[in-house]
Amino acid sequence: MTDHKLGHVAVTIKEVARVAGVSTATVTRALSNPEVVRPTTRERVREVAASLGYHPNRAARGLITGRTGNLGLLVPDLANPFFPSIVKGVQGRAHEADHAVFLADTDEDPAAEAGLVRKLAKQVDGIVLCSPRMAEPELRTLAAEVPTVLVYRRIAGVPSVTAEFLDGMRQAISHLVALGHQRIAYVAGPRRSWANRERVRSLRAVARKSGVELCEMGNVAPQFHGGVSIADRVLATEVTAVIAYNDLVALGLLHRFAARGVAVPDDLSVLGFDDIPLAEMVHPALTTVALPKEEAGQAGVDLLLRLLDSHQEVRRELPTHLMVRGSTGPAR
Amino acid sequence: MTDHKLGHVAVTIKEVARVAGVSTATVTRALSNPEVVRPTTRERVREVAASLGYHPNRAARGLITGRTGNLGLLVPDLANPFFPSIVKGVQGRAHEADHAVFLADTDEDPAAEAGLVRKLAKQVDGIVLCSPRMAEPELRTLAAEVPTVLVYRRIAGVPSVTAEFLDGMRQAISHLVALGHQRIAYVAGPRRSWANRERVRSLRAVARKSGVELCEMGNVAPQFHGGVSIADRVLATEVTAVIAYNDLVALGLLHRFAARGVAVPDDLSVLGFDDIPLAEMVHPALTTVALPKEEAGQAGVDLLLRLLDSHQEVRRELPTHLMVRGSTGPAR
DNA sequence: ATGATCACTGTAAACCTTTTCATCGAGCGA
DNA sequence: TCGCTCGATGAAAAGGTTTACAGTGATCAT
Repeated sequence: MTDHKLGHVAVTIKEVARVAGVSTATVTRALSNPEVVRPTTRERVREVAASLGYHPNRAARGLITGRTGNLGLLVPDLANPFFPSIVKGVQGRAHEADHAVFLADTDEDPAAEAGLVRKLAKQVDGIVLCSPRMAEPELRTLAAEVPTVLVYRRIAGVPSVTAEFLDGMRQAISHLVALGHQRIAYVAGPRRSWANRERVRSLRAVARKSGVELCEMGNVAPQFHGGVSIADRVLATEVTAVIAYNDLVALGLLHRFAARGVAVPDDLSVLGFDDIPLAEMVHPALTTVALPKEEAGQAGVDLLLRLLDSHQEVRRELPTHLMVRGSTGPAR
Repeated sequence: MTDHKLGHVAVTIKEVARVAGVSTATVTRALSNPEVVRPTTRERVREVAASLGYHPNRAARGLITGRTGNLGLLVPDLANPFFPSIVKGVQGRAHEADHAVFLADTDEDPAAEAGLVRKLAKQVDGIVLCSPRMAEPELRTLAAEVPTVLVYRRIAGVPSVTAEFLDGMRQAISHLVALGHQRIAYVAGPRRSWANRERVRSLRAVARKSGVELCEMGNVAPQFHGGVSIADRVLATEVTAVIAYNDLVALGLLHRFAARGVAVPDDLSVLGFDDIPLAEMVHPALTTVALPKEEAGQAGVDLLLRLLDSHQEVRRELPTHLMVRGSTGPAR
């Protein structure tokens, strides 16, 4: 931007215009609206610009276009290993589209989210929002103020990226049924979480169809300690398999089961959701329903850019895949 | 920024000036240079600004001041659980200072880093750089072009935040020696990594002093699979304890040891570095040297802001702590 | 030959803020 | 009372880009 230590100043459009022997208007056109300028002129300008190392000043451009070239990305908790992959996806696609990404982390505090979004809003063209918990009306208000794409949340009238939970659940249950499991526990995540509601809904539907007996267990924090805290209650039931709200919870279960001397999968099968990197690092490795993460981030950016320049409101639903690993086995 | 769906336009400084009955110059002064305007005027202006919901347009401000109010943050791999905490620290402190954070992830590709930094540089006032691998001269060049603070890397003449590796290593070795270990393996990380070189250096110094026999083992990728891949070679040596380059590598070791039926810590003690969240999620939980992460991020921002407005080049070295968990025990 | 159309390019205004410089009146010492 | 200084404020320029509008010369149909 400014000269830091050396005395070299940024080259402006005027300089390019002077060297190329044209007006600044032609320079800007040659660079961002190439088809309206004569090929020979266009090339000359572009060469001069390149040789001088010219890059338009984003502040000046933003001042007049009203666009910043920046996107916002809000995630509830970067420490939750589910999110870094989403961030990477957003990053990558945004850079391809020559946009930079502002990242904000709400520390799992839905109350802080709206404020943060509004703060971010002033500096970005649009926002990719991962907000499993924020109340629906508030979300809707927000989406009306700032161009927004939801990731892993669906609301009527707001573009969104989600995954095929129902199909994922179907794969999970089929897998367990094939292994002979008939009584299955589900450890629920946060009550207000959209993802949890979705999972419960698909789980019930699938369970009913396949005739397995479902044992739903109280809501826990979507984290490792959530799983740890409910593990003993799971053991007190008569199930042969347990599906956790997500992988972190599943890992918490695994941890506590190991401490209690319960063999997985011999005594009990454990199945997670998300497929975070840790899932295959533990022993036994965790069988889990993989949700697209990087792809979801990319899709979020795609949808946002589309929303920005053609006001299209689209939704996308990405496929899920069951990853069979060591934590599930034949029913006892 | 612009009106999204409703037709409300952003309120400008002119509007505030008109309503408050002063010139725009006075408005800007009242808000960002309060001591030069008469108290009564100042308050009137501030009230009007607040009631109108005025916020200075950052692009316009940036155009004239040359500052963007943004910071850049570059990390090698967000999927490595060491970094999200750093990001959180940077985030938090930056927001307190009313700066937004551009995040970029280099996907562990040191070659891409310089380019990314330069790209980022145009949109930020300064950069917090986590670059364990980039060559020193290149890093120095970069730091001369853009105000930069290094995190977990130290180079003469560039502000940096690091941790007391030597002391951490001392704690680790004392712990192992107290448990009766005399032959200890070290699984090295990437050869070009500054952190690895630092660890080797301190390890050798401490080992010599305490008379333990050191068995250094080849360089592995600083990831889970790195640990997995070298585990068998560790078993082939006659050590009773192994220190891994970082927690991920340690977890890889643990994983493979479990598969081979080697009991940890009974047959072999394992010690990591970093203290990532996973360290206490596995069974047995990992004993590790905890490095400050969130604090490092905060310190990085502090140093950067100081560098920006008073050209002070400072370095800071944060304390480390040994976290004793289940993976270390008495020597066999 | 004339007017219309077209492709291309230039001029100047506009975006919003900060900052320099000038102005004005009040207070003060002489 | 005069001349100065000082505090408070306003007018206007500056920052770099984009874009609406105007202008140019060439081509084409009449």
